[in-house]
Amino acid sequence: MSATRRAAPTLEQVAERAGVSRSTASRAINGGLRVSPEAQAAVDAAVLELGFAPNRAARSLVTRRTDSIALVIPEPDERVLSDPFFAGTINGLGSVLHETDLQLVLVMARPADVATRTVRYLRGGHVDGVVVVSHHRDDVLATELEQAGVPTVFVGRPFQHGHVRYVDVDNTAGGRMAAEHLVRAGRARIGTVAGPQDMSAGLDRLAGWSAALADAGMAADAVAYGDFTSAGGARAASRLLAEHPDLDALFVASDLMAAGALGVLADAGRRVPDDVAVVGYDNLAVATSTTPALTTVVNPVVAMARTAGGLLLDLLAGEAVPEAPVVFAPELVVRASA
Amino acid sequence: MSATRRAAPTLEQVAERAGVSRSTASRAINGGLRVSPEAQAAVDAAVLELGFAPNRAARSLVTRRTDSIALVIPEPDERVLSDPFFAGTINGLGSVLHETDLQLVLVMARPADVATRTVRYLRGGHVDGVVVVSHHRDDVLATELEQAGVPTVFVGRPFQHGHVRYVDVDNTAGGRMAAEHLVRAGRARIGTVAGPQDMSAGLDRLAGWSAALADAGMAADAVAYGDFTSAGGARAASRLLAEHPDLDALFVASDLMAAGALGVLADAGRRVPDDVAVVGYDNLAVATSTTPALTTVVNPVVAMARTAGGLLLDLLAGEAVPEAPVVFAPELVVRASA
DNA sequence: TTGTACGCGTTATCAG
DNA sequence: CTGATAACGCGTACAA
Repeated sequence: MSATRRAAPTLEQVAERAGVSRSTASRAINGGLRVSPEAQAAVDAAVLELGFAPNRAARSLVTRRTDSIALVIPEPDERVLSDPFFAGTINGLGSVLHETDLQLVLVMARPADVATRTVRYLRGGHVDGVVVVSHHRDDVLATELEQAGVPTVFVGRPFQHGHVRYVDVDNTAGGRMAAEHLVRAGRARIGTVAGPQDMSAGLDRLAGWSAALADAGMAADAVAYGDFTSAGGARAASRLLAEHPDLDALFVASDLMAAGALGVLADAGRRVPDDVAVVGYDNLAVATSTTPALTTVVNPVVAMARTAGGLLLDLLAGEAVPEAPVVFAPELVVRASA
Repeated sequence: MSATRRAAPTLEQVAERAGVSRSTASRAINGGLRVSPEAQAAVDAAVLELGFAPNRAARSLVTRRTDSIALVIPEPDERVLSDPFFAGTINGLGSVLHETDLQLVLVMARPADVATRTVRYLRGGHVDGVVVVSHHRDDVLATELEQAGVPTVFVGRPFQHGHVRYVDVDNTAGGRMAAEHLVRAGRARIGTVAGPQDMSAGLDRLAGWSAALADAGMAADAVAYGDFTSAGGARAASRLLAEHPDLDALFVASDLMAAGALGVLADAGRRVPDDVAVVGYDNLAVATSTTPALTTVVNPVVAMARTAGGLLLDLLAGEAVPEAPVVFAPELVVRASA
């Protein structure tokens, strides 16, 4: 049967046991300022004996703080499952939170639920602040959270304008770097597997690629779209190869999609990089375990998440945080694939 | 500056706006039973206009439920970052929770913090239930949580005895399967990179390997220990090869460690599987992206997490949940490496 | 330094 | 079906 939850000890019981009043017990427990050594000792002992832990709900009610922050990932389960990008995000945020007493609440929301359930949750005062990652064009989070006055920091530039704080990497520059690397390598016909166009990362990487090709006087018409998953990348790559058999280079907007594309190329008998050079994006662990290892653009996921967490902490502490976005510079890592 | 959080609307305000009492408003919002259609409509309208969301802290205080459950991962950040095992766990649990109104609170704790900070948090009534994964021998969670009466389900057999509910896979059988596969393949000298011996998975896989070799009349003395990370696997593998140059097969207790081992073998000029056959463990995505792809034992991470979540929900619902552990059967997937 | 008294926002009880 | 009213556990002015 359901565990018989022995009622948790209350502050009242601690006070009684220590022979002091509730308020004294409370003061002794929080900070211990303005309380006599004897009282302090008595309370400490009582806390230990009873295994007392303050009830966070009751405390929240009066302090109006929850001591927890939410990481919102508006993606279906499958993606959160398979994409190491999110592991990096969770970790970066976690490393910042470790220094504090804040707890991390993970909110994975189906895109369809974001507008209703997730917003309701976040506006309910359940968390002191929010970090949003993997934001889509139609998500209402930016406007809703700003309107509700919930301190929020985005990882990745959101579409909505207004007073939105965010941390990002220059994806346009990243796309450009990838394309320029392929141009420099003497590739003649460069295609791309782009990311979702309802996400700024997808849009920007494509734009960068496109601009670089234009600068080089090359056609930027070989484009297929994936969804940042390995399977999606494979599908997009085969469409692309079917439509443009003359391709000798591919910029794929994420390592995971690139891994899928490599499989398709191998099945098609195209050697990488001899026949087709491939550049990925992200530089997550997967980039080194593919065959051949991926030349890729570094996406500083952990650093971005850590920075976002830091900004949020500043915000919560009431410090002045400039509204200007923090934008990291991308970097190219050359491995065997291009 | 810090966002000016406009005070969240309260039930009181909703009631006033709807022209009813707090109680009626409350009933209309929860379930809507025994409330007239007019009142219901008025309240609904007021809720919408004011953007009301019930204050969870206040609600928790009286209902004694928090509508959230914790996933505890007692590992340093680096591991949570790099090990897809946890992504699978989070996802499996998330998929179960999606059906409910429960939120997932992710508690990543340094092993050193578990006994103090984490226990304090979990005992504070902040969550209705707990799922613990990656439990170590010295962790006090099992006893502490049972003592506090917090409904808990472990993924992976904990060391503490008592009324501990857990979901696991038969790691001993898995280790045995891996070894037997190598024996059947005619390998003469089989070593192992074992996992941490303060975790039941590490212990059991080693025991299974050991037993199979004993059955085959072979020596089970070529053992090195890793920490379930890729780097740790590489280190252990090179130690092993140095001490036992005659090895022609390796059972590595996790795919991540196996990936590290493959690198070492390649650097040493040993061909896989021709010179040395390698069997991994987990069958996570990494197993298919190594060169060669890994023969491995399936660790049904997502299914285990999902099952654990289901058990916890039953527990929370007050249903009778047998104390017998749920144990999955392992399965061997043969790929190129052995 | 200590204790008394009040309020945080919600749900549950019970009389109408 | 509705509306007072009493908790829930804690923090904190305020008074002593």
